[in-house]
Amino acid sequence: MNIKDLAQHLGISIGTVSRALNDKPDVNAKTRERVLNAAVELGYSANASGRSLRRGTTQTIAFMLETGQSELRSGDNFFMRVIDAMQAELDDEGYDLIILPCHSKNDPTEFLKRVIARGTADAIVVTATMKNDPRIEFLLKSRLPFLTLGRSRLEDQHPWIDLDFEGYVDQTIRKLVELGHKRIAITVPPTRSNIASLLRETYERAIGETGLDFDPGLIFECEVSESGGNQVTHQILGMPNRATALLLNYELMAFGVYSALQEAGLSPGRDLSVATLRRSKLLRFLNPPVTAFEIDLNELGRTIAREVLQVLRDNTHKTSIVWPATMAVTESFAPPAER
Amino acid sequence: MNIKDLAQHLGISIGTVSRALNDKPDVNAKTRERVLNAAVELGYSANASGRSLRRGTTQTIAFMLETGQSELRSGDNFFMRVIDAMQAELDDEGYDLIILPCHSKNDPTEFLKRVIARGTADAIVVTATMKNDPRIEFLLKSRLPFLTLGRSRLEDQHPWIDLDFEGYVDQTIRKLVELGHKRIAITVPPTRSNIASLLRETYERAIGETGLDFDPGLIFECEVSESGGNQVTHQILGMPNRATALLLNYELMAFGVYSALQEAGLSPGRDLSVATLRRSKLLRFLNPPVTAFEIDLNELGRTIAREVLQVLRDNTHKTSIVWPATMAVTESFAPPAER
DNA sequence: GAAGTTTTCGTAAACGTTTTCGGAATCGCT
DNA sequence: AGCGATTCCGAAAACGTTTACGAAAACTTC
Repeated sequence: MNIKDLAQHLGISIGTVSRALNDKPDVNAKTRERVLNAAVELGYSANASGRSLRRGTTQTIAFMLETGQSELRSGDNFFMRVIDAMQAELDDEGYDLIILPCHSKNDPTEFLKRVIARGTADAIVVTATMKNDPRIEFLLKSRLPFLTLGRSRLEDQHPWIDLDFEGYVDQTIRKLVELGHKRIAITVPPTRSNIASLLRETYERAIGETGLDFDPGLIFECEVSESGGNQVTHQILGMPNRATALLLNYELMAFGVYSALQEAGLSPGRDLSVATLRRSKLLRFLNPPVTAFEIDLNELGRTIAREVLQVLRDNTHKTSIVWPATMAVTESFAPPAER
Repeated sequence: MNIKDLAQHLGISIGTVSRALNDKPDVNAKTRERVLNAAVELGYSANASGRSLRRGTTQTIAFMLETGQSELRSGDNFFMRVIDAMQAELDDEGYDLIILPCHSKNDPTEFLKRVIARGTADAIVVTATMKNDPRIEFLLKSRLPFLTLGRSRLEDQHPWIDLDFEGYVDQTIRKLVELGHKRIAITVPPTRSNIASLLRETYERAIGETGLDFDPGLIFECEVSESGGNQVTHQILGMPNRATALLLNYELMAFGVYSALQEAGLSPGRDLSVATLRRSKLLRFLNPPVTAFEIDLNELGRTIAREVLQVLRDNTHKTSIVWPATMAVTESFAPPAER
């Protein structure tokens, strides 16, 4: 089913058919209707390759997903929800969204280079940004419009949206200090991710602002997983002057923390105050519920979509959005225990 | 960076460049090397539209994901893991994998029709099949190679891979009967999904084979979610002659079941034996651990990839694979309590 | 009814590839 | 040196679209 077939079937030229389908002005209303009807009847839809070859545009936005790492964030389907909303928004604007999964064994930068060179998409969204991210450097050199979900060393040179990690750290620490905590621990990912350095810096600053002593021994590099949370908790429990509160950066870590506390006959809140990003359904199974920050993933996805289209239309468009997260304090926060 | 630019830069014709890059025989070894080097140096990669327009093939496999429904199966990232493995395998064969998320608000069949007509991919994998699935009927009419992850009414007419729901139901029921259970309940999704009818039929058959009475009142249509599990448990606890065992069809439902039991002062295993598909990391947080079936998602993904390529090469290739799941019995299985 | 204006449509080029075909250059052999 | 076989490469067509251009047809206006 070509445009040629369609034209032949209608007894008109392919040029007219194309114009009719693309809402060009110079085509008779009658013929336009005939064409449109025939198209749906015969199930014609313009071949993507032909169209984008001629147009120089694919009407497609790519979302690069590193499937190895993505497990980290996906306890309650962080990405799925964002993607779902993105697709809805892009669809309204006549764009398609395609997800490009990059397996852990592949070099993400090479993967990206190929995508760019082949012109698979008109714009691209990359995630899991690192402080020094070769993908971003390459994207900046290429002329392809892009948006990152996460900041980087070059954040002032490219459009980005990122979660409000500062707000998370600031608010929790302030709240914990109010409750009387003096030794507050935090976990950071061991990777070179931008999140890691952001958390470190914000933590040190926030601790300083509240007048507490900054103790680097309270920063725990650990695996971003449930077992990582478990290990950190064991470390904390073994400390001589142990921390009375703990900030996590991934929801499922809380499960590990809780189980470690239970094993030791301790309980969250009373013996260790716990907070985490991101509030999700799964956290309901923790008792007591953990203090967590809610993120509107649906609106985040739609915003990403809108912003990437902005960048597409004006490649100089710089967007820097810190996506809000709202705190919900629960019984996992309590004054520190007397020792 | 065209092939024309590249050819000009090398001082040779574009035909030769193309042949060199595509490993055609009639090109001098020296020039081939020059071309290859220049290509990586200048970062050239053939434009996807141009290539597929000429070749009539996109070197791309599409995976259609209904993001509304996908929440169901994604407690521990069912799809993410499968996709990850698929991508790895397809990459080895020189194919790209793209995920096409179809938002709940879109009509999946229309979505699919457009994908097919536009020729976005050489083959497609569809999931969440229904007993009567208009997508499958359409795919059969179109000539596009496809594979379904899930069976359907037309399962003998199309290649498919599906989980071993029969094995799950058979084995658990047999085991429960061994333990002395006489009233075994099962949950089925309320949708028109193929899984629902498959579970019903297998359940009735398996109950009959073990010599128990078949009681349709023990089949519970319920939401495939944690709260669905919760509700079903409440229903069961309210029954006059209540069930002593319960088969779930989605891992997270177990959380709802456990919490409902706890509220009632009952405990899994002793008061209600519980089994579920699919064993995942999250289930570790249940105490006692729930009897669950392990599925090798990595190998499943690779198999899907291999099979879809088979279908691609020979569109008459019929594959019908029941993907195994292996039972791991835990303390959530116990003889029925005396009443 | 002629001239001018507007509407409508067909023709053909272009997008970036791959691939067929034929021709030139090189080689091997006597 | 001459001839046939082989190796290598350039020219050009084709894939399915969109769109600039110009021509035909229809409509105005006097």
